[in-house]
Amino acid sequence: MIAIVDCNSFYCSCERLFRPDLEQKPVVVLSNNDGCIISRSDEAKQLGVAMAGPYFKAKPIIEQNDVTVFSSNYNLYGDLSWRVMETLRVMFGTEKVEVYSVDEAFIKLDTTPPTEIENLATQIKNTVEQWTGIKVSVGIAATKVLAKVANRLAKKNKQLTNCVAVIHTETKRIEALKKTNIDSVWGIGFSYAEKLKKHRINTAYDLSLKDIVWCKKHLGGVVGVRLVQELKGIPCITMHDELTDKKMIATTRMFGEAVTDIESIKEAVATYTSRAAEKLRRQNCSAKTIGVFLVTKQQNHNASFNRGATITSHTKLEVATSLTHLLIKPAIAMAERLFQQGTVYKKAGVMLSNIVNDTSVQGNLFVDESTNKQRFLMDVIDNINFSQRDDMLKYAASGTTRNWKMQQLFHSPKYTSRWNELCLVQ
DNA sequence: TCTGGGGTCCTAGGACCC
DNA sequence: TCTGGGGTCCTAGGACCC
Repeated sequence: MIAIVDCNSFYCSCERLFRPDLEQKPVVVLSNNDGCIISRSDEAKQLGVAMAGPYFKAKPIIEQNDVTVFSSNYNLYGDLSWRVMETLRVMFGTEKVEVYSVDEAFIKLDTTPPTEIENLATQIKNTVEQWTGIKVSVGIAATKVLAKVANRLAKKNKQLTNCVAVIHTETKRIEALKKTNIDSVWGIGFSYAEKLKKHRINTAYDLSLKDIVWCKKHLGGVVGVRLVQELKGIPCITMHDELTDKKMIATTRMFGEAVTDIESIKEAVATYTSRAAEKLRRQNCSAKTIGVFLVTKQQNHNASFNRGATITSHTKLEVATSLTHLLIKPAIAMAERLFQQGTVYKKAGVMLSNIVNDTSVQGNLFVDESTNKQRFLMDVIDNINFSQRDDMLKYAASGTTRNWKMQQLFHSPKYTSRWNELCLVQ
């Protein structure tokens, strides 16, 4: 059996942890730049605040109902996420836990006797809540996809389920699948849902009756086959190794306000490159390819949801590296190539790919090897920035004015990761 | 006026190899 | 005039996730 543990309204729960006065009150958390709503407490959901909808559209409801609004505080969420995951690792052992996202983890339960499963689910929920203060829902079933189905049903009716649901019999499986709309199935997004509805497949149960050949043809080949097998109760999606390195690392941001000058673009690109290189070094890797993209601001506003054009460029390095200055140079050159005078930009990003572990970087016959020693300098910079303050040490190319910096009007303190922002008890 | 950020996997098709 | 069979690697693009 496989369990999925999923934190309830995770970002909102994190904010509430240090603001107990907001318990039972409507709370929302906004995306970077205070653009969209990315987390809602149950109370906010009940008021009809839409998920992933733009903040400005929900503003009337928010103001009328005195909803508390937060900008996203990733230092806080990252730290609390670590505590939740660590609790699970202590309970089950590191090798049984697969962290799937900031607020979700799968747990392999191959040694638990079937009669104990239900109790175990409750025990997971209670322990995480007691140790971290974060409420979670637990779904358990024979496959990952079915565990997700169970988890969704557990969350949907919290009073009845106590945030715990187990699918352990054939009857339960069928019942659960019949209650699950096709667009709520893990792995079915907007396009597939539309397609399936045209074929009169409206619930997870309908889909589970389809045969393999059909799924291969209509749901993206092997991906669709795996999904349907899992719905039938046959495990196909394996547990992943925890320690795999990222294959792509990106840092991308909307600008606080539209940008028209090359200097700001270059500063932003240099800053994002530094961030991305930091992430790269944290997993002890180097990248051989660096890409830069700029997104223009859409000028005609007739569409209800408009994205500007994206222009991209990438550079292959002679030798894979994680040294910030070696990455900034080509990044800025690309930014200069992409930039067009007179165009209005709203977003930029840097992507590192072709990532290899530092232990297996392939040398280049024609390139001096000595640059590798500068890795030590990077470690010093990372340590200072991590322990003191972000960007205490930075490259001049990153600039000092930062007019393009994103907007965050409702940021809460970094309660758990900065000494001078600790929660004070009066 | 105002709509996020960071990832994964898979497929098809072209270039190239012996 | 006649022109095989079996591969690999890379890239772009499409789908999905939270």
